[in-house]
Amino acid sequence: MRHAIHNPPGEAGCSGCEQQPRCLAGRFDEARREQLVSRLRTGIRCLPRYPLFHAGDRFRYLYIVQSGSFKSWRLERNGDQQVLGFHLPGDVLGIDGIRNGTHTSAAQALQSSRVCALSLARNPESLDGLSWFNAGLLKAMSRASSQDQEHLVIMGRRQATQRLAMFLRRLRRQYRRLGWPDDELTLTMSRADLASFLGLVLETVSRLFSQLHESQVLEVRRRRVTVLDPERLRQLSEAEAVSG
Amino acid sequence: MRHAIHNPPGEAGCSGCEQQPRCLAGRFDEARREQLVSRLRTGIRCLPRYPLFHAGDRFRYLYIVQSGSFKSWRLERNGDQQVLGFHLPGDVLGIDGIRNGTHTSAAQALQSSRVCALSLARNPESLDGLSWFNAGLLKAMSRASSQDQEHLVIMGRRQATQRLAMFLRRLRRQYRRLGWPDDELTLTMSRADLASFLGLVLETVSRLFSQLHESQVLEVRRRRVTVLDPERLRQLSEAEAVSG
DNA sequence: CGATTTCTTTGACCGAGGTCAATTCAAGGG
DNA sequence: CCCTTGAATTGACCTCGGTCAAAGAAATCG
Repeated sequence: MRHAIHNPPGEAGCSGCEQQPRCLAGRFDEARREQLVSRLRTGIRCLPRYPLFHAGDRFRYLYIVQSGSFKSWRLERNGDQQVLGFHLPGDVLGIDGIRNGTHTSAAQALQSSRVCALSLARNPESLDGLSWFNAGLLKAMSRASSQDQEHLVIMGRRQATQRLAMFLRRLRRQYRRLGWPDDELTLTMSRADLASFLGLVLETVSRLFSQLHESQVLEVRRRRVTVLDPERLRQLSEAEAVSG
Repeated sequence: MRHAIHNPPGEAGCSGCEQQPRCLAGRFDEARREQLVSRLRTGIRCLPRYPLFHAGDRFRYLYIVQSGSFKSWRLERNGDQQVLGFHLPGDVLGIDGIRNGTHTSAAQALQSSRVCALSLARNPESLDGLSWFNAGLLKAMSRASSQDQEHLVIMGRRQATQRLAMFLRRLRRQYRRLGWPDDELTLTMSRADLASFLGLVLETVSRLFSQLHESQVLEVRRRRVTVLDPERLRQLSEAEAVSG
C-alpha cells in the first residue's frame, strides 16, 4: 500500500549516511551524536506522496531529509494550495511547528525518500548540554530562512521567464552542492506544483518550458530538463526587473 | 544628524520595557535575564532610515525591535530592491546572518525606533547553560519563518486587491497583538515599499487604496488608513484564488 | 517663508500572462 | 494489452495590472 512508513531493517544510525557532511546532526563526532540517539530516528522511508505532517497537526518532530525530495505548502480557506518550498537532502522540515506546537504548513514526499525524525516536542530545554547541537539547529533554521527569502525575491519579480530562469539556476546550485549533475536536471515536482511555487499558472510554466526549448536554452522532455545554454539562462534570470 | 545611533541616557536594561511579555529575552525572570547582560545592549535609538545592517555585512548582532518599525530587503544585481518584511516590536531581525556569518539582507528603521542588540557572533556555543534562552530563540526564529510563509502566500495570490486586503488584515492582527488600535492603522512604510512587499508597482497600490476608499471599505488619508468595513475586507482577502 | 525634493494620486494605453477548452502523452491497473 | 486516469502541451481570447507621463500634496531645507 501507498503512503506507508516502513521502519528500516537494520540501519545503524548515522554511520554510513551520505548526508553526514551536510547534516545538522551529522557534522559532529560519533560520541556527540550518541547523545542525540534517544531523540533521533534515522532512515525512515517515505513512499511518494507520504505526508510528514499536515497543517494543524501537533508538532512532534523536526525532519531532516536524507534522500529524495519533498514539497511543503499551505492550504488556504478556499482550498487553494500555495507551495512554499521544495526540499532536498540536508534540508530541515517542520520548523514552523516549533513556535506554538502546531504545524501551520504541510509537507509530503515527492518521490521515494528517507528522512530522520528528531524529537523536539517535549521539553526542548532538555537540549541543555547539547549546545553544539543547538548551534547547528540555529544555523539550519537560518539557512531555511535564507531560502525563503530567495523564494520571495523570485515571487517579487514579475516576468515569468525570469522567475523560471531564477528557479532553474537555484536548483542547479542546490544540485551541485549535493554533488549531483547540474546539467541534466530531473524535476521531481509537477508543473502544477512548480507553477504554484512560482506564482504562475501551470499553462504558463508549460509554455515557458516550450519556449526555452524552442530557443535552444533547454532541452525539455517532460520532467527531464537539460541545460544547454547556462549563460543565456543567467541573462534571462538577471534581466532588468519590472520597475516595481 | 540623521542616521545616528544614540546610546540611551540611563535606561536600566529590561526593567520597565513594555515589550517584556513579547520579548525573546524578557519572558524570563530578572535573575535569568542578568545572565544575558554581557551580551545584551538595550534601548538603542534609531532615527528614521538608520540601517541596522546591510547585505554583505559581517554578522554581529541579532536585533529585537523594542519600539517603532523597520523594513528588511534584499538588493538584486540590477539595483532593484525586494522588500522582505516589515517588523514591529517583539520581532527579531538579522536571523539570516547566523548561517554563515554574513548578512544576506538589509534592515533599516522606518521611523524613530528602538532596538536591543544581542551579541551572538562569537562562540554561540557559549550559550550553554542558557538553554531557556535558546528555546526562546528557536521559537522566535520559528515565528519569523511563519511570517515569511504568510508573506509567500500573499505573493502567490495574483489578484492585487486580494493581496492588499490580506496585508491589511495581517497588519490589523499584528497591531491588535501589540495592544494598539486596529481600526485606525498608521502605515509606516511608503507606497513604494508596500508595493515591493506585495509584488506590485506603487501606482497599483495607490489606485487600490483609492478604490477601497471609493467603495467605503477604507478611509484613506495618505498613510492614515481607517478600516470602515472589516467584513468586506475579509471577503476581499478570501476571494476565490486565481485558479493557479 | 519660499524653494526644492519626495511622496502620492490619477489618467491613457497596452502587453504579459491568466482563462477556458481541447488534444496529446505517459503510466498504472485490471 | 487495452483502457482509464492524470500530467503536460497547445491554442484563442481577453483582462488585470504594468508603463509612461503629468500634476498635486507634504515634507524638508536653506
